[in-house]
Order: sequence, then structure tokens, then C-alpha cells
Amino acid sequence: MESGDLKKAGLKVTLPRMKVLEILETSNQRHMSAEEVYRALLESGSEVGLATVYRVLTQFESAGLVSRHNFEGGQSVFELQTGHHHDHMVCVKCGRVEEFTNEAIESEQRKIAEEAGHKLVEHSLVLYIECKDCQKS
Amino acid sequence: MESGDLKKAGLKVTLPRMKVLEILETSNQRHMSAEEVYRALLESGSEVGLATVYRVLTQFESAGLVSRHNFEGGQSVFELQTGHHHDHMVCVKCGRVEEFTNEAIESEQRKIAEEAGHKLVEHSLVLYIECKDCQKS
DNA sequence: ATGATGATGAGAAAGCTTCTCATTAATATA
DNA sequence: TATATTAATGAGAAGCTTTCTCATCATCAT
Repeated sequence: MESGDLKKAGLKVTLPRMKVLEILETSNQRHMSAEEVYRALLESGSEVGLATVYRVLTQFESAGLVSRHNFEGGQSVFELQTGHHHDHMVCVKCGRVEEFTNEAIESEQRKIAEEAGHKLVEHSLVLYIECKDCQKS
Repeated sequence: MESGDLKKAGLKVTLPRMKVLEILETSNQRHMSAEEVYRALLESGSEVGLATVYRVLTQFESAGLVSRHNFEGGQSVFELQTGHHHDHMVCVKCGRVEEFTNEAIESEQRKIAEEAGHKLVEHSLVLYIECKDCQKS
């Protein structure tokens, strides 16, 4: 991803926006809170305000560059949009996040909404798990 | 539901707790935020503090008397536990909430976690819809 | 290079929820 | 039934995440 993507999204190419994008791309965490992005920016030597991080992440969300998830715990987490839709498993002990897709569930959801007479706009599915590593210890 | 249920849950039977329970039972909204419970209490003439409402709802949750949901919008909503598990559809326009159950999705979820080597602890599934009434207008 | 426009940073402020602590109420005991 | 013990309550302060405000600064088109 590069500055062209920002332009395409109708966003002016600015330093803070490129830095945030860079953090999201290079971090080894795919899912980061605004605070985590902010701290990563500081550690990488970029002076970006927290308010700007929130603003930029929200704009990226509107532009479809990132998606926001509200897992339990009060903080929103953001991840780079990969193109393909997926849902998440979150470990209740260590916080680790895994992604999965399941077409059977997807189509079942559409069916449920439809049969009730409603139009499915989006959905949020999170499986809270005890991950295999946490089960050992 | 009555005072016995509080005792069974290991909770001392107090006036605020009974009042909150009463609101949850008699309100025509099955899903209420703490703030809404609080206002309903005031309107019914009960002087209960907002902090107490939060405390009591959290205790009820631990006791399994109510369940808490974090729909989009920042506010938690609470509902009386009915015994049978269900998921929710929330209208993005009017906020209306409907419940549904779907065994196919449930078993698929267990399978997904299991196949990844994890233990499913709980899950959160919310379908955001445009409800049939909001589609008309 | 310059001007117009939009973005940024810092701190204030908002919104929801939890905490603190002095006061009050509820249970167990006599 | 009165009393002592223990827990619950209320009010406000405080915490946490997120958004807002506004003066300053950077970006893009000319």
C-alpha cells in the first residue's frame, strides 16, 4: 500500500496518514488499538498526536482502507482491510486474535435476516476462545 | 422472578436490587442500557443512584440473571436471562432489537474453534439490519 | 512561489463506567 | 424484638476511550 491508495480514497497525502499506514503494514500485530498505533508511532520517532491517530483511523475506515472491531474490553481495534471478509476468534486469556471465514455461517445469516423481512447491512461475529497455547498452561 | 432468585444467586435481597429486577421485568423494552434502567427507576419514583444501577446490573450478570451486550454505539445493554441462548439483530436506523436462534450457526462455531485447536468459551453474533419498517420509510 | 484549503496538535471536553468512602440498610444472633 | 456485624448504597470524583475546538501548519493547485 502506498500514497496512491490515499489519493484513491479521496484523502490528501499527508505525513501522519502515511506514517499510520506504515505502522499498520509493518507491525507484527494485525489488530491494533488506536493507543497501540500511537505508541508505535512514537517509538518509530514520529511525532503524531493521539487525536490525529483517531481521526486518521476513522477516515481510513470510512475510506475502506481499514476495518474497526469492537471486541470485549472497551477498546476498538483496527486492521488493514484485506479485501476478503472474515470474522475473528479472540482468546479471552492472552488476547490473541485469529481470523476465519465460513460461508455456511454467512449464508445462514443472510437467510435469517431475510426470513424476518429485514435487510442485512453488516454483521459482527466474534468467537471468544481459550486458545490452544493458553489451554496448556 | 422474585426475591428468592436473588437469594439463590447469593445476593442479599435489597430494595435497589428488587427495583432493578422489577424494571427489567415490566419494561416493554427487553434490552435496556444502564441509563435507561436508571431513568425508568426515577420515573417509577425510586431513588436509586446510577452507580448502584451499574453495580447491580454487573452483579446480576455475574449471577447469570441478566446478560450484557455491547452493540455498536458505545453503550452496553442488558436483558433478563431467559434460559435459552439467542443472538440478536439490531436495526441500524431505529435501534430495534430482535432475537433469533440458529443451531446450524451454533454448531458451525464450535466446529471452527475446535478445528483450530481452541476451546470455544462464548461468542457474540450481531446482525446489523435495516428492519422492515425502516425500509418502507 | 503563493494562496486557498484542509490537516494537525494540544488540551479540553464528552460519554460511559467504575471507584471511594461516609452513611445506611439488611441479616444473624441473643 | 433489639442489637451487632457485615454488606450495600448514594454522591461525587475519577478513569478511560474517544471526539471536539481552534490556532497553527502543511499540502496541493495555480
